[in-house]
Amino acid sequence: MAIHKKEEFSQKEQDLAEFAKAIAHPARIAILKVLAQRNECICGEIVDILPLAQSTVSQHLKELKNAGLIKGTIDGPRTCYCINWKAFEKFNTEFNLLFDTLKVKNEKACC
Amino acid sequence: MAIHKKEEFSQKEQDLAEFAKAIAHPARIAILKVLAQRNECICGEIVDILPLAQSTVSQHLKELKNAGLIKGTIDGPRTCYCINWKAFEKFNTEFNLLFDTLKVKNEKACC
DNA sequence: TCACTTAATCGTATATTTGCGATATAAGAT
DNA sequence: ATCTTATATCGCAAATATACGATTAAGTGA
Repeated sequence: MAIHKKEEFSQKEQDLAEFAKAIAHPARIAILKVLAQRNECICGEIVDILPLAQSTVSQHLKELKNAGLIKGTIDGPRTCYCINWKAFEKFNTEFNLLFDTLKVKNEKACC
Repeated sequence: MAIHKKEEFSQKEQDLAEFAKAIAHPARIAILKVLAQRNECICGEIVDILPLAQSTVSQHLKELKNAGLIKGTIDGPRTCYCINWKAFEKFNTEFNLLFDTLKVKNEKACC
């Protein structure tokens, strides 16, 4: 691969791609669903629900946190996670914007 | 890694993750934008626009095609690509559904 | 037929992701 | 102080993704 070419694209394209990557794994989508459903913060419960080892779940949580989609605060011996609604809303909007942009020239398929 | 764990999640989660992966690279987002903008089918023009080698672009096109997001038809010595609006619309809907699902318990952040 | 053009595929190198067990860390309980 | 519980991190292995040059395949035109 030698060189990373990703930097040569626009910042918006990079950001959207980053976000897409964050949710590009069923485990991470499942985690988001659990967090949204329970509303309250959760921690090791996710490990019980998902078919993955504790260390693997921890890693997925870290990636979601790095993407800014979730927040984690330490609560005694455990960590309490929840969705970062502000960032989430932003990405939701950005995504719809991309979809809308793509749909400007509406459906005049050529082939 | 030994075993793939992705199969253990729901089909919907897998499908959404697949779609997210398809657009999880700035080059592929850029390709979709070009295809939408020109409306008409394009082929090697994408290679001229993107900062990538022909073989790399071809590979990205293949991935988008595998994800069902674009269609490619052979037109003489060249290949004509365009967005598969039907599949695209479906994924757009699915995505908004995911967002809505997550937002059911509205923004009652706990931490 | 023989070049030329266009695009797909192959082979290869490297980077990243995914997954797990083992180990560390840190707070609470005894 | 020590044990227990909950998480994070480390180290490793395997799988995927990214990127490119070289080659192949297939259509066009001379």
